[in-house]
Amino acid sequence: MARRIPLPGRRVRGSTTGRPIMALLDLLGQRWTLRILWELRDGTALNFRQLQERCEDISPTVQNDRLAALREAEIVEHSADEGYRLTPDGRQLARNLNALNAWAEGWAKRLAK
Amino acid sequence: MARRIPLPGRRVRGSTTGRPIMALLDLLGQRWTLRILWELRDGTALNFRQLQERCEDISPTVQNDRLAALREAEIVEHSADEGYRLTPDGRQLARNLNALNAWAEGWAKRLAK
DNA sequence: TCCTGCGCTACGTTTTCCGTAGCACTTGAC
DNA sequence: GTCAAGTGCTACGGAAAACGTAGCGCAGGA
Repeated sequence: MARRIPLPGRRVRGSTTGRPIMALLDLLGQRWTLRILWELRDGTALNFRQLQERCEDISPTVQNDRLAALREAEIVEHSADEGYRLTPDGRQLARNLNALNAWAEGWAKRLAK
Repeated sequence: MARRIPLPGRRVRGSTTGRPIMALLDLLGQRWTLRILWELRDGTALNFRQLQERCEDISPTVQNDRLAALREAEIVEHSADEGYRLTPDGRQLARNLNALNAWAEGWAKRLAK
């Protein structure tokens, strides 16, 4: 099943201190987590299968694990009628992804040369 | 051995389009990549073993894989006498980690309640 | 009752990651 | 020379994470 969810204050992979940033890096460093945040970044709600489509070939097992972790971390919330969406906290976090996107565009240009 | 390195323009996990952000999310979503960037974020150089210590319990196999990918992506560079450090591009990217750190502090406080 | 769509789970296989040991090389002291 | 210490890095067997496919259980509507 899902592994131990990295949350601040807990012992996480690579750090015994429980420092929040370590928990966050551990959480984001799991495959698909960043991608899920990316797909939800603008605050719109997607149901399980819509999200699955957006992520092209994520397996439902992993998707469910990640969603459980993100809900536990209060980054994503779920409502029966609307689906999954970012919490206000989550939206704040996801703003950083736009910065990453901008960076990635420049990165691609530089590497292409 | 090391898997296919995610770079812009390539087909990466979860995206056939080669969009730069997808390559970046794939790269950063590998375990330890974010942590390595975190440890190098201020621009100082660390040699292989120093970096290994900072990352507490990373295995050298994975560390080497990640460093190879980051060098390929021109995010990290290596000099024989100084060790591993961020490129100017890499430093730009790593700025986002400081934002993440700030977010994580607030996150921890909110979750603690 | 049957169909559709929902969130999600089962389970066998593949990929990734890990832990430990230690190699090959260079530098510097003796 | 040769020894020790430090460098980057690799080998390899085992453990954990991720995958792919199928489909369950439930709810709502026709």
